[in-house]
Amino acid sequence: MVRHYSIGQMASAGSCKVQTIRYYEQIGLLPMPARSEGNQRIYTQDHRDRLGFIRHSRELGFSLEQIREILALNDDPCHSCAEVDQIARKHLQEVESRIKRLQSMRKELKRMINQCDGKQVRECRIIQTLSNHALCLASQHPGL
Amino acid sequence: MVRHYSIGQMASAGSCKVQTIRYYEQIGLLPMPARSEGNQRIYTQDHRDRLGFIRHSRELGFSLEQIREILALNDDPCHSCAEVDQIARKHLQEVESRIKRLQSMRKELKRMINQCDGKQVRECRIIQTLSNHALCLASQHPGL
DNA sequence: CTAACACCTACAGTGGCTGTAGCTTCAAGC
DNA sequence: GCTTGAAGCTACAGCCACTGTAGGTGTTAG
Repeated sequence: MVRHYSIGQMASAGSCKVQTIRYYEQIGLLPMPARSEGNQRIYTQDHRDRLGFIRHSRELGFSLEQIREILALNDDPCHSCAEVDQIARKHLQEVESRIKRLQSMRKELKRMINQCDGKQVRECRIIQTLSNHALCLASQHPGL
Repeated sequence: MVRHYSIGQMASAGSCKVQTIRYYEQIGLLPMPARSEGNQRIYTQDHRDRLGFIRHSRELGFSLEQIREILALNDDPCHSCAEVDQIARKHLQEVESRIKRLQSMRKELKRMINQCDGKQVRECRIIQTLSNHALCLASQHPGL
Protein backbone atom coordinates (compact mmCIF):
# COMPACT_ATOMS: atom_id res chain seq x y z
CA MET A 1 0.00 0.00 0.00
CA VAL A 2 1.31 3.35 -1.02
CA ARG A 3 1.18 6.30 1.34
CA HIS A 4 0.27 9.69 -0.07
CA TYR A 5 0.83 13.16 1.32
CA SER A 6 -0.68 16.54 0.74
CA ILE A 7 1.61 19.54 0.41
CA GLY A 8 0.62 20.60 3.93
CA GLN A 9 1.67 17.23 5.34
CA MET A 10 4.95 17.48 3.43
CA ALA A 11 5.53 20.92 4.89
CA SER A 12 5.05 19.80 8.47
CA ALA A 13 7.17 16.68 7.89
CA GLY A 14 9.96 18.79 6.40
CA SER A 15 9.55 21.65 8.90
CA CYS A 16 9.17 24.20 6.16
CA LYS A 17 6.41 26.22 4.60
CA VAL A 18 4.12 25.12 1.83
CA GLN A 19 5.56 27.85 -0.39
CA THR A 20 9.05 26.48 0.14
CA ILE A 21 8.00 23.13 -1.28
CA ARG A 22 6.42 24.78 -4.31
CA TYR A 23 9.61 26.78 -4.69
CA TYR A 24 11.76 23.63 -4.65
CA GLU A 25 9.53 22.18 -7.34
CA GLN A 26 9.77 25.34 -9.39
CA ILE A 27 13.57 25.30 -9.39
CA GLY A 28 13.60 21.58 -10.19
CA LEU A 29 14.89 20.30 -6.88
CA LEU A 30 11.75 18.32 -6.10
CA PRO A 31 10.17 16.39 -8.98
CA MET A 32 6.65 17.39 -9.97
CA PRO A 33 4.19 15.16 -8.17
CA ALA A 34 0.95 13.73 -9.53
CA ARG A 35 -2.16 15.84 -9.22
CA SER A 36 -5.59 15.00 -7.89
CA GLU A 37 -8.76 15.58 -9.90
CA GLY A 38 -9.03 18.95 -8.21
CA ASN A 39 -5.44 19.81 -9.30
CA GLN A 40 -3.86 19.37 -5.88
CA ARG A 41 -0.37 17.92 -5.49
CA ILE A 42 -0.14 14.30 -4.33
CA TYR A 43 3.24 13.28 -2.94
CA THR A 44 4.69 9.81 -2.37
CA GLN A 45 7.19 8.53 0.18
CA ASP A 46 9.97 9.21 -2.35
CA HIS A 47 9.06 12.87 -2.43
CA ARG A 48 8.99 12.93 1.35
CA ASP A 49 12.44 11.38 1.61
CA ARG A 50 13.86 13.77 -0.94
CA LEU A 51 12.43 16.76 0.89
CA GLY A 52 13.90 15.39 4.13
CA PHE A 53 17.28 15.17 2.42
CA ILE A 54 17.05 18.73 1.18
CA ARG A 55 15.92 20.15 4.50
CA HIS A 56 18.59 18.32 6.46
CA SER A 57 21.26 19.48 4.04
CA ARG A 58 19.98 23.05 4.36
CA GLU A 59 20.18 22.78 8.15
CA LEU A 60 23.82 21.84 7.69
CA GLY A 61 24.27 24.94 5.56
CA PHE A 62 24.62 23.44 2.08
CA SER A 63 23.43 25.68 -0.72
CA LEU A 64 20.61 24.55 -2.98
CA GLU A 65 23.14 24.20 -5.80
CA GLN A 66 25.34 21.92 -3.70
CA ILE A 67 22.29 19.89 -2.75
CA ARG A 68 21.32 19.64 -6.41
CA GLU A 69 24.77 18.25 -7.22
CA ILE A 70 24.72 15.74 -4.39
CA LEU A 71 21.25 14.57 -5.36
CA ALA A 72 22.43 14.08 -8.95
CA LEU A 73 25.41 12.02 -7.77
CA ASN A 74 23.13 10.06 -5.51
CA ASP A 75 21.12 8.92 -8.53
CA ASP A 76 24.06 6.82 -9.70
CA PRO A 77 24.69 4.48 -6.77
CA CYS A 78 27.85 2.98 -8.26
CA HIS A 79 29.50 6.33 -8.73
CA SER A 80 32.51 7.00 -6.51
CA CYS A 81 31.53 9.15 -3.59
CA ALA A 82 34.73 11.18 -3.86
CA GLU A 83 32.80 14.06 -5.39
CA VAL A 84 30.27 14.07 -2.59
CA ASP A 85 33.16 14.11 -0.17
CA GLN A 86 34.67 16.99 -2.11
CA ILE A 87 31.52 19.08 -1.88
CA ALA A 88 31.19 18.40 1.83
CA ARG A 89 34.82 19.28 2.50
CA LYS A 90 34.53 22.49 0.58
CA HIS A 91 31.43 23.38 2.52
CA LEU A 92 33.21 22.60 5.78
CA GLN A 93 35.96 25.04 4.79
CA GLU A 94 33.36 27.68 4.04
CA VAL A 95 31.77 27.14 7.44
CA GLU A 96 35.13 27.39 9.14
CA SER A 97 35.99 30.64 7.45
CA ARG A 98 32.60 32.08 8.34
CA ILE A 99 33.24 31.11 11.96
CA LYS A 100 36.59 32.89 11.86
CA ARG A 101 35.05 36.05 10.45
CA LEU A 102 32.31 36.04 13.04
CA GLN A 103 34.77 35.42 15.86
CA SER A 104 36.81 38.39 14.81
CA MET A 105 33.63 40.49 14.66
CA ARG A 106 32.67 39.26 18.12
CA LYS A 107 36.03 40.20 19.57
CA GLU A 108 35.88 43.70 18.16
CA LEU A 109 32.25 44.21 19.17
CA LYS A 110 32.96 43.14 22.74
CA ARG A 111 35.92 45.46 23.00
CA MET A 112 33.90 48.33 21.61
CA ILE A 113 30.98 47.74 23.97
CA ASN A 114 33.19 47.41 27.02
CA GLN A 115 34.79 50.78 26.33
CA CYS A 116 31.44 52.53 26.20
CA ASP A 117 30.53 54.32 29.40
CA GLY A 118 26.91 54.93 28.43
CA LYS A 119 27.06 58.71 28.58
CA GLN A 120 26.70 60.96 25.58
CA VAL A 121 26.87 60.19 21.92
CA ARG A 122 29.49 62.94 21.65
CA GLU A 123 32.03 60.83 23.46
CA CYS A 124 30.63 57.40 22.62
CA ARG A 125 33.44 54.94 22.07
CA ILE A 126 31.25 52.74 19.94
CA ILE A 127 30.63 55.51 17.46
CA GLN A 128 34.27 56.54 17.60
CA THR A 129 35.40 53.02 16.84
CA LEU A 130 32.96 52.70 13.98
CA SER A 131 34.11 56.05 12.61
CA ASN A 132 37.72 55.23 12.81
CA HIS A 133 38.93 51.91 11.62
CA ALA A 134 42.30 52.60 13.20
CA LEU A 135 40.79 52.24 16.66
CA CYS A 136 40.28 48.58 15.95
CA LEU A 137 42.68 46.04 17.35
CA ALA A 138 42.76 44.13 14.12
CA SER A 139 44.21 46.48 11.56
CA GLN A 140 42.03 44.83 8.98
CA HIS A 141 38.97 42.66 9.19
CA PRO A 142 38.47 39.58 7.15
CA GLY A 143 36.42 40.59 4.10
CA LEU A 144 32.64 40.72 4.26
CA MET B 1 41.05 74.44 1.10
CA VAL B 2 38.36 71.83 0.62
CA ARG B 3 39.23 68.44 -0.74
CA HIS B 4 36.90 66.90 -3.30
CA TYR B 5 36.52 63.33 -4.39
CA SER B 6 35.07 61.57 -7.41
CA ILE B 7 32.89 58.54 -6.89
CA GLY B 8 35.79 56.35 -8.01
CA GLN B 9 38.07 57.83 -5.37
CA MET B 10 35.33 57.32 -2.77
CA ALA B 11 35.01 53.71 -3.83
CA SER B 12 38.70 52.97 -3.44
CA ALA B 13 38.83 54.83 -0.12
CA GLY B 14 35.85 52.86 1.17
CA SER B 15 36.95 49.55 -0.40
CA CYS B 16 33.66 49.11 -2.17
CA LYS B 17 32.31 49.39 -5.68
CA VAL B 18 31.10 52.56 -7.34
CA GLN B 19 27.62 51.02 -7.58
CA THR B 20 27.56 50.42 -3.85
CA ILE B 21 28.02 54.14 -3.22
CA ARG B 22 25.24 55.02 -5.63
CA TYR B 23 23.11 52.41 -3.86
CA TYR B 24 23.79 53.96 -0.44
CA GLU B 25 22.73 57.30 -1.86
CA GLN B 26 19.60 55.81 -3.36
CA ILE B 27 18.46 54.33 -0.03
CA GLY B 28 19.28 57.58 1.75
CA LEU B 29 22.28 56.40 3.73
CA LEU B 30 24.69 58.76 2.03
CA PRO B 31 23.49 62.33 1.38
CA MET B 32 23.29 63.44 -2.23
CA PRO B 33 26.51 65.20 -3.16
CA ALA B 34 26.91 68.25 -5.37
CA ARG B 35 27.26 67.68 -9.10
CA SER B 36 29.79 68.99 -11.56
CA GLU B 37 28.80 70.77 -14.76
CA GLY B 38 28.96 67.42 -16.48
CA ASN B 39 26.55 65.95 -13.89
CA GLN B 40 29.19 63.94 -12.04
CA ARG B 41 29.06 63.52 -8.27
CA ILE B 42 31.47 65.63 -6.21
CA TYR B 43 32.07 64.41 -2.68
CA THR B 44 33.52 66.23 0.33
CA GLN B 45 35.49 64.97 3.33
CA ASP B 46 32.19 64.61 5.23
CA HIS B 47 30.91 62.18 2.65
CA ARG B 48 34.14 60.30 2.83
CA ASP B 49 33.96 60.00 6.60
CA ARG B 50 30.38 58.88 6.48
CA LEU B 51 31.17 56.22 3.91
CA GLY B 52 34.05 55.09 6.10
CA PHE B 53 31.66 54.76 9.01
CA ILE B 54 29.21 52.73 6.97
CA ARG B 55 31.83 50.42 5.54
CA HIS B 56 33.48 49.79 8.87
CA SER B 57 30.11 49.05 10.46
CA ARG B 58 29.33 46.65 7.62
CA GLU B 59 32.64 44.89 8.18
CA LEU B 60 31.54 44.39 11.77
CA GLY B 61 28.32 42.88 10.48
CA PHE B 62 25.82 45.64 11.27
CA SER B 63 22.83 45.78 8.93
CA LEU B 64 22.19 48.89 6.88
CA GLU B 65 19.12 49.58 9.05
CA GLN B 66 21.21 49.42 12.22
CA ILE B 67 23.76 51.71 10.65
CA ARG B 68 21.01 54.11 9.67
CA GLU B 69 19.83 54.22 13.30
CA ILE B 70 23.29 54.77 14.69
CA LEU B 71 23.96 57.54 12.18
CA ALA B 72 20.71 59.24 13.19
CA LEU B 73 21.67 59.04 16.89
CA ASN B 74 25.09 60.35 16.00
CA ASP B 75 23.54 63.51 14.62
CA ASP B 76 22.48 64.54 18.12
CA PRO B 77 25.79 64.64 20.03
CA CYS B 78 24.13 65.30 23.42
CA HIS B 79 21.91 62.27 23.13
CA SER B 80 22.65 59.45 25.59
CA CYS B 81 24.60 56.73 23.90
CA ALA B 82 22.59 54.03 25.66
CA GLU B 83 20.67 53.33 22.47
CA VAL B 84 23.85 52.94 20.46
CA ASP B 85 25.07 50.56 23.13
CA GLN B 86 21.77 48.69 22.88
CA ILE B 87 22.08 48.22 19.14
CA ALA B 88 25.66 47.04 19.45
CA ARG B 89 24.79 44.57 22.21
CA LYS B 90 21.91 43.16 20.24
CA HIS B 91 24.17 42.74 17.26
CA LEU B 92 26.78 41.01 19.42
CA GLN B 93 24.13 38.53 20.54
CA GLU B 94 23.19 37.89 16.92
CA VAL B 95 26.83 37.26 16.06
CA GLU B 96 27.20 34.89 18.97
CA SER B 97 24.18 32.87 18.02
CA ARG B 98 25.40 32.66 14.43
CA ILE B 99 28.73 31.38 15.72
CA LYS B 100 26.95 28.71 17.76
CA ARG B 101 24.93 27.57 14.78
CA LEU B 102 28.00 27.38 12.57
CA GLN B 103 29.96 25.49 15.21
CA SER B 104 27.25 22.90 15.43
CA MET B 105 27.24 22.62 11.64
CA ARG B 106 31.01 22.23 11.67
CA LYS B 107 30.90 19.45 14.20
CA GLU B 108 28.32 17.50 12.25
CA LEU B 109 30.09 18.07 8.92
CA LYS B 110 33.39 16.85 10.32
CA ARG B 111 31.80 13.74 11.76
CA MET B 112 30.06 13.06 8.47
CA ILE B 113 33.22 13.50 6.41
CA ASN B 114 35.33 11.34 8.71
CA GLN B 115 32.93 8.45 8.36
CA CYS B 116 33.13 8.51 4.59
CA ASP B 117 35.47 5.90 3.13
CA GLY B 118 35.45 7.37 -0.36
CA LYS B 119 34.08 4.32 -2.11
CA GLN B 120 30.69 4.20 -3.75
CA VAL B 121 27.78 6.55 -3.49
CA ARG B 122 25.65 3.52 -2.65
CA GLU B 123 27.27 3.23 0.76
CA CYS B 124 28.35 6.84 1.21
CA ARG B 125 28.00 7.88 4.82
CA ILE B 126 27.67 11.52 3.87
CA ILE B 127 24.61 10.84 1.77
CA GLN B 128 23.23 8.51 4.42
CA THR B 129 23.63 11.14 7.08
CA LEU B 130 22.00 13.79 4.94
CA SER B 131 19.15 11.41 4.16
CA ASN B 132 18.57 10.47 7.72
CA HIS B 133 18.50 13.13 10.32
CA ALA B 134 18.58 10.46 13.02
CA LEU B 135 22.21 9.65 12.12
CA CYS B 136 23.18 13.03 13.47
CA LEU B 137 24.66 13.34 16.91
CA ALA B 138 22.63 16.40 17.69
CA SER B 139 19.03 15.25 17.64
CA GLN B 140 18.10 18.66 16.36
CA HIS B 141 20.05 21.45 14.77
CA PRO B 142 19.67 25.04 15.74
CA GLY B 143 17.23 26.57 13.26
CA LEU B 144 18.39 27.90 9.92
C1' DC C 1 41.93 64.76 -32.09
C1' DT C 2 41.35 60.40 -30.62
C1' DA C 3 41.46 56.57 -27.59
C1' DA C 4 40.75 54.87 -23.24
C1' DC C 5 38.66 55.26 -19.24
C1' DA C 6 35.46 57.08 -15.68
C1' DC C 7 31.03 58.38 -15.05
C1' DC C 8 25.84 58.60 -15.85
C1' DT C 9 20.80 56.39 -15.56
C1' DA C 10 17.78 52.67 -15.40
C1' DC C 11 16.88 48.23 -14.67
C1' DA C 12 17.50 43.08 -13.99
C1' DG C 13 19.54 39.39 -11.25
C1' DT C 14 21.54 37.00 -7.02
C1' DG C 15 19.86 33.23 -2.96
C1' DG C 16 16.39 31.25 -0.50
C1' DC C 17 12.73 31.93 0.58
C1' DT C 18 8.21 34.69 2.33
C1' DG C 19 4.01 37.21 1.72
C1' DT C 20 -0.10 38.65 -0.77
C1' DA C 21 -4.25 38.72 -3.82
C1' DG C 22 -7.78 36.44 -5.66
C1' DC C 23 -9.32 32.46 -6.78
C1' DT C 24 -10.89 26.92 -6.26
C1' DT C 25 -11.21 22.59 -3.74
C1' DC C 26 -11.90 19.77 0.13
C1' DA C 27 -13.60 17.92 4.65
C1' DA C 28 -16.52 18.25 8.64
C1' DG C 29 -20.66 19.38 10.85
C1' DC C 30 -25.64 20.29 10.57
C1' DG D 1 -27.45 18.51 0.52
C1' DC D 2 -25.54 22.78 2.27
C1' DT D 3 -22.53 25.73 4.51
C1' DT D 4 -18.35 27.18 6.35
C1' DG D 5 -13.62 27.41 7.13
C1' DA D 6 -9.28 25.51 6.21
C1' DA D 7 -6.20 24.21 2.81
C1' DG D 8 -4.89 24.33 -1.82
C1' DC D 9 -4.07 26.72 -6.41
C1' DT D 10 -1.45 30.38 -9.62
C1' DA D 11 1.02 34.43 -10.33
C1' DC D 12 3.60 37.83 -8.79
C1' DA D 13 6.03 41.25 -5.56
C1' DG D 14 9.31 41.88 -1.80
C1' DC D 15 13.31 40.93 1.34
C1' DC D 16 18.82 42.14 1.93
C1' DA D 17 22.89 44.17 0.24
C1' DC D 18 24.62 44.51 -3.28
C1' DT D 19 26.35 43.30 -8.39
C1' DG D 20 26.06 43.34 -13.27
C1' DT D 21 24.57 45.07 -17.75
C1' DA D 22 23.21 48.11 -21.60
C1' DG D 23 23.67 52.13 -23.72
C1' DG D 24 24.86 56.50 -23.34
C1' DT D 25 28.01 61.00 -21.78
C1' DG D 26 32.16 63.31 -19.70
C1' DT D 27 37.09 63.69 -18.93
C1' DT D 28 41.86 63.31 -19.69
C1' DA D 29 46.51 61.77 -21.57
C1' DG D 30 49.15 61.44 -25.49
